[in-house]
Amino acid sequence: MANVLDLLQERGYIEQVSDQEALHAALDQPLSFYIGYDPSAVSLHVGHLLTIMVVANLQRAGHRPLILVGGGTGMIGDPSGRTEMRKLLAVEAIQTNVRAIQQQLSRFISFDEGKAIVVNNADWLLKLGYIDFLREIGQHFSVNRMIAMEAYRQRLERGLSFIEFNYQLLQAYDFLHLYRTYDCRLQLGGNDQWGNILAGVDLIRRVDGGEAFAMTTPLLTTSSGAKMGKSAEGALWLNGDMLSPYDFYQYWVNVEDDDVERFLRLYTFKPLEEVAELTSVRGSALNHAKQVLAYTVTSLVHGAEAAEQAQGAARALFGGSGERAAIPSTPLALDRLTDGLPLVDALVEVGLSRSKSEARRLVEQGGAYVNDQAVPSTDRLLGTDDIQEGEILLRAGKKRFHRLTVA
RNA sequence: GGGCAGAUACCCAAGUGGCCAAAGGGGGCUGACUGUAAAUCAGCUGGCAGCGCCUUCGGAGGUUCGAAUCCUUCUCUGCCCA
Repeated sequence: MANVLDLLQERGYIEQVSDQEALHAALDQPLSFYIGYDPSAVSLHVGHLLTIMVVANLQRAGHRPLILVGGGTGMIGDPSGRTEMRKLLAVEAIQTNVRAIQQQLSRFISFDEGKAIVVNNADWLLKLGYIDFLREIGQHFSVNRMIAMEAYRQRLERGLSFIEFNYQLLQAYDFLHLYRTYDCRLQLGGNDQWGNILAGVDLIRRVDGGEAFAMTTPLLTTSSGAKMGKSAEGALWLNGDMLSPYDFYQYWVNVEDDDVERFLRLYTFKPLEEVAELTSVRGSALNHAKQVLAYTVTSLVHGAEAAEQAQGAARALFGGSGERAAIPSTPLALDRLTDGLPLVDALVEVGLSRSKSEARRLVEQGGAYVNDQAVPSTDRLLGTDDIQEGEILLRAGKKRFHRLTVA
């Protein structure tokens, strides 16, 4: 049977690994590994998806994930890859987020029978004594070495507070703690975590003489250079209440041509032969591959039923036939239409525009449509005449849709 | 603790008494072209009861007919010295 490490490398998940051969050998036996997720939001987003896929692949290969939610470190903020200091979070907010994140991950990872464990570093970090910590851990860190690191160098120019500078020690300590209590031998993270992860590997060797490994995933950008996981509406949340499955699906359909193959490899479990097959075509024929990508990822994140609906909705809007049920919708009371509801207000209400000014601009620039009819004037009122089969279809620009369902 | 330099709209960054809702760039939005792609070109990009009004240039006061611009003070940040 093939080693997972080979599989991960083949699919493009791996940026760096600390000791290729030794890790390869270690992965022949089941081992425990960990990855940290920052609980600063209630939902994970597309940017997290890459490591989630790696975790899922590792678990499928028989290894045990320890999901560390940074209830303790979240109170500090990792300076890696940031130019500004981060906001400090309230304790209760972190608690709610931690629960929500575990819930989300359970779609990808099985938590049954201890096959994966969620740990919260607040449990051990909060009770650390400062002096003890300095004596046991602090003595192993060289400030000279730390400030030479790329991650800190950038911040040294802009300013770095002491609390942030400690982040690496805490993360290294997490690794040591998990190594001791769960025999955790591998830490996974985005490539911006490389330095922090290695610090843990080092610490384990120095303090306990143990062997541990680091593995990082590439920091993805789209082929035109934009950061992954941003859209017009902001972050691409995995939570269906924060971003509808339809919009999520649309994100993947709208991926650039040059990204389709890579994304199929990274964000689905499809065999590589099938990926190659799907992406062997050029030009508009690639749209099929994009649909497969969108359907598959949506199905992973939101379930097959939601993916089905999202696809149906997309086809209804862009292809002609299909079920439009999954197009985001807002209920509207009938009596609001009898006197005429300003279109501009409706656009804002359903979230197609952020303010009335923006809505007006949209209309003025010819980008607003009611039931696929371009709207000529900002004075346009929605009335009962606009109802078609119980709803009014609003559209902003070429591809943002919203239904008003009249009740 | 002392000295110096800063804090401008989503981000970077100009502006140093009225011509400033504030240059330029990035990002974003819309349109044209397309394949629900990219690239390219054009327009838009504080809010609202629109041809006018309101809020914005770190916070609070003040000077002035008038302040992002001057003064006082506070907060925060960077640099240098201790």
